[in-house]
Amino acid sequence: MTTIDKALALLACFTADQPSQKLTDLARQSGMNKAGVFRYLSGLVRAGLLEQDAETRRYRLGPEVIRLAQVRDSSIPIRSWMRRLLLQITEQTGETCHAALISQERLFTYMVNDSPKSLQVRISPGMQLPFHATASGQVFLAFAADDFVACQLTDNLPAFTDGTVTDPAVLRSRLKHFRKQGFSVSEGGVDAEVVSVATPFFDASALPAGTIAIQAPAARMTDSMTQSFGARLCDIGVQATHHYGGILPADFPDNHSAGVVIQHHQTRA
Amino acid sequence: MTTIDKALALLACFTADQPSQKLTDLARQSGMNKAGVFRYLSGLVRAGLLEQDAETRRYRLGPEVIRLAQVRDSSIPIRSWMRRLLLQITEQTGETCHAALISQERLFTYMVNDSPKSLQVRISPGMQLPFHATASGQVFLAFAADDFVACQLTDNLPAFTDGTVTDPAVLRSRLKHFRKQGFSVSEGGVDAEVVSVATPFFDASALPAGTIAIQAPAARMTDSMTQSFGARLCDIGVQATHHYGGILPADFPDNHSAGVVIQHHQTRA
DNA sequence: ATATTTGTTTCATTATTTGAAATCGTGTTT
DNA sequence: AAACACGATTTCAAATAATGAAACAAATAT
Repeated sequence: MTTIDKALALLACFTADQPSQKLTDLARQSGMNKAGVFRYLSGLVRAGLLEQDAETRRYRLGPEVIRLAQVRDSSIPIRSWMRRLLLQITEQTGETCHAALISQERLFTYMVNDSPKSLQVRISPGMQLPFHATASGQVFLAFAADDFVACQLTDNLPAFTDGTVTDPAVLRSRLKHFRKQGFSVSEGGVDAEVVSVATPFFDASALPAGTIAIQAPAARMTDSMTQSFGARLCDIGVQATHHYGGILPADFPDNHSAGVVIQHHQTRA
Repeated sequence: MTTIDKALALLACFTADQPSQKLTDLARQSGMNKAGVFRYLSGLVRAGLLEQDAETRRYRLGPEVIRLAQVRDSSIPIRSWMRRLLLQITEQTGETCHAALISQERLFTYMVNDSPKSLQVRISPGMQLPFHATASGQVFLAFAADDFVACQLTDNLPAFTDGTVTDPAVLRSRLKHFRKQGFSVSEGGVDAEVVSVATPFFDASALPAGTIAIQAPAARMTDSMTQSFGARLCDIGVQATHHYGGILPADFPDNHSAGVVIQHHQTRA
């Protein structure tokens, strides 16, 4: 492990749940020497990736991460088309939806579009989504590489509610089903009384790059609605894949948007 | 210079103008050995801060910078209130406006709100703003620390148009004026036929953290309009400073928003 | 006032970085 | 088809920076 790896590993400690951290905690979390962590943090501060609160001495992410995100978005402008797709979903369904992206083997919410309804599901951007307990995470795994799935579906998965499925065998059989239908449905995985429907979008290797999901109160959802939402999401996922410059896996169900697909066959012929 | 500094220095090479880079170019730009740059880049890729295009082998910023930006925004949510302020400006003035932030001694556009008018000034987020040639940069310098100004106002400043002021002495006298009135006005500094008005907002040390600016075609601007825009911007800058958790420098003109200031005196008494 | 925790610095030892040159891989020219 | 050119990787002994226990300083709790 190089010095750079050790220094940058500290960045992964900053999450939506823990946006600012003390030196001592970072040293403990990372299992590294306090003096070394201090030197690494100093370097990250010099680069602007972190900044240190003058009075509390706590570290938090710095302004340079904002600049970098802007630059990334100027070359790979996910933000603009994703916003459009999410608006479209909420318009069609009336429910809260969000997009999540994968980074460093972690799935995190990237953008949220709230339902106009008064009873709505609240999500905030930047949160990490557990693979086993969310519709997004599950549909991601359904299309992910086998070894990645193996790393995620370990024994001793945490349960967030009584309804959280933690048995790897049960989860694997669900993934198979989700892959076949192109979207996942999950009820009460993290929050009870919440139903989620999710579909992935893909990168240039036909591996999932992120997910798009709808979340609604269980009270107003029916089976036929989840199926209809899923079909719509698949359409959106296909569009997102194209915008992203990715390709669909061969077995991704395309029957939802027959018109579009026919057009593609024609242009290819 | 530590290994970490050298590795992270490479991140600064990624700008809105050059969002993706070749190894060789990065080695030349940074003045470092090609082998070392390769090792640094590999580390940055492992951390997800960069990713390498599979076919062109070029490096670009990775998904982790997006996650980090989300996390930063979840603890210091500039995005939401800045959007509201910019919408307010365009509503009041009908012109394009933007916010810029400082990072690593560079000022970059953070958020843009386009004018609804058909003839509008176009700016894109993530661009670096030269200090000497933009209204934002100038008003930033007007309130910045002396040694910072000294570093920026060197001889041989580049001219972008015939109207770009490059004489440090002339610029310094303008900064003095801008500081007194709380906002800057610049015409044709980067693009001819464009008038900009800008004001800073401040951090907890009363140093400028960024700027808010209006940009309009010179054709439809008058002196009284720029003055009125400047006064409005100062109000907005004061609000931004409060949202940011910063404090105003003692000499920041507060006559524009007398009501608000009186209220503050009352609450403090 | 004293103890305790947390952040920062020191310094001899040790492991990592370093960079010139060789190699690999790909695309282009003769 | 062979030679060439170009940029990306890998190698390896020499050089240098990282390491971490312990000391220190500063702030906080008792």
